[in-house]
Amino acid sequence: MPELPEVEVVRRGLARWMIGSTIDQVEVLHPRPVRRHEAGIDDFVQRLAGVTVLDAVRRGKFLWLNLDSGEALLAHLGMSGQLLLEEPDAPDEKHLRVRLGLRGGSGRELRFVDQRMFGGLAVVEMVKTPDGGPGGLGGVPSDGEIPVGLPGEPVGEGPVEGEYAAEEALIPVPVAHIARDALDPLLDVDLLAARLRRRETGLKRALLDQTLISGIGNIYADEALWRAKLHYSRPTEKLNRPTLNRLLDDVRNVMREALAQGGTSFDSLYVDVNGQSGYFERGLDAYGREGEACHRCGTQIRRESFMNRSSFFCPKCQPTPRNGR
DNA sequence: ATAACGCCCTGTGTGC
DNA sequence: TGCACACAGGGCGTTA
Repeated sequence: MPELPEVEVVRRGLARWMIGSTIDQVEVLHPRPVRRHEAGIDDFVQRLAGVTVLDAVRRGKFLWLNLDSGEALLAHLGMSGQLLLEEPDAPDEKHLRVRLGLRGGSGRELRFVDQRMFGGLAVVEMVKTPDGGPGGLGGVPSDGEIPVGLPGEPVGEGPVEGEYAAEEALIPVPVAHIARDALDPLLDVDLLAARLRRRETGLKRALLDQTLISGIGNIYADEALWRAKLHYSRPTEKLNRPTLNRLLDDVRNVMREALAQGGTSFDSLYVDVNGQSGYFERGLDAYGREGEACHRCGTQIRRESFMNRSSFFCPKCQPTPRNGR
C-alpha cells in the first residue's frame, strides 16, 4: 500500500525517465481508474494527446506530471496502483488499466496497473494556493518561505524574500485541500499544532487526515506511534508541543528509512516505476505484528479494529488512555 | 461548522 | 470441492 515514501520513489522514477517525453498515444482499458476525470474518457484521451511532460511533482500520496498544456496528469495509486515504464513490446499486465505511448524519451510506455482500482488518473487544471505550491521533495523550488495556511485560515507573517514566482505556486485542483506532507520542509508545525489543539479526535485519526498533514497511511501511522510510545486514541487537544515534535520526528524518520530502502512492500502489490519491487528490509515494529513480541519490551503486540481497519500497538509501551478516541 | 461512518473494488486466505 | 465471508484501506460522499 503505497504511502509517501513509495509514491516518492515512483515520482523520482517518472522525473528521471519522463521529463521531455511527449504523449502520442493513450489507451484506456478500464473506465474506473479514469472516473475522476469528470469530462469522460474521450476528453481524458484528447487532453493528453500531444502534450509534453515538464516535471513530476508530489504532495503526500498525490503525484502529478506537469504538462506543457498548463494542465497536469494527476495520479493516485490508491492501494494497489503502479506506474510502470515498460518496453512497448512487453506483455500486458493482468491489471493494466491505462497505457500512454511516449516519444522523445526513454522509448518506453507508461502503464497504470491497478488491481483494486482505488487509484486513478485524471487530467486536471492547476490552481494557485495560499501555501506556496507543492514544495517538498522534488517539488518546485522550495528554498523560499511563503505564508503557509489553508484557505480561510490565519496566515503568519507576509512573504519573505526568496519566494518563488507565484506562477509556479500552482497545484492541481483536487490536491488543493491537502496539507503539506510530513517530509515537506515548508510544513507549518505551528499551524498543525494549533489545529490539533482545536480538534476533538484521536491521534491516529488526525495523522491519517490528509488535510492536517499528508502522506501518512495506516502502516506509517502505527510505526510512528510505536516509536513515539503513544496510543492511537490519545486525544489530540492534550498533545503538548514537545510530544508533537517527537512524534513528527518519528514520522519523518520512519519515512526516511523507508525511502532509503526504496519504498516498502508488504504484499508485492507495490512495484516501483521500473518494475522493481521495493522492500523495507529492516522490517516493521508494530504493523502486522499481532501476537509477536514488542521489539522494545517483549510484550505481545495487540491488534484492534479501528476506522474499518487495524491498529497495531504495544499495550505496555503505548498504554490506552482513559478517555481515548 | 466538525467528526465519524460507509462505500467503493478485487484477490487472497480461512473456516465450514 | 465449493461457498461465504473477512480482510486489505485511501479518499470522498453522506450522515449525525
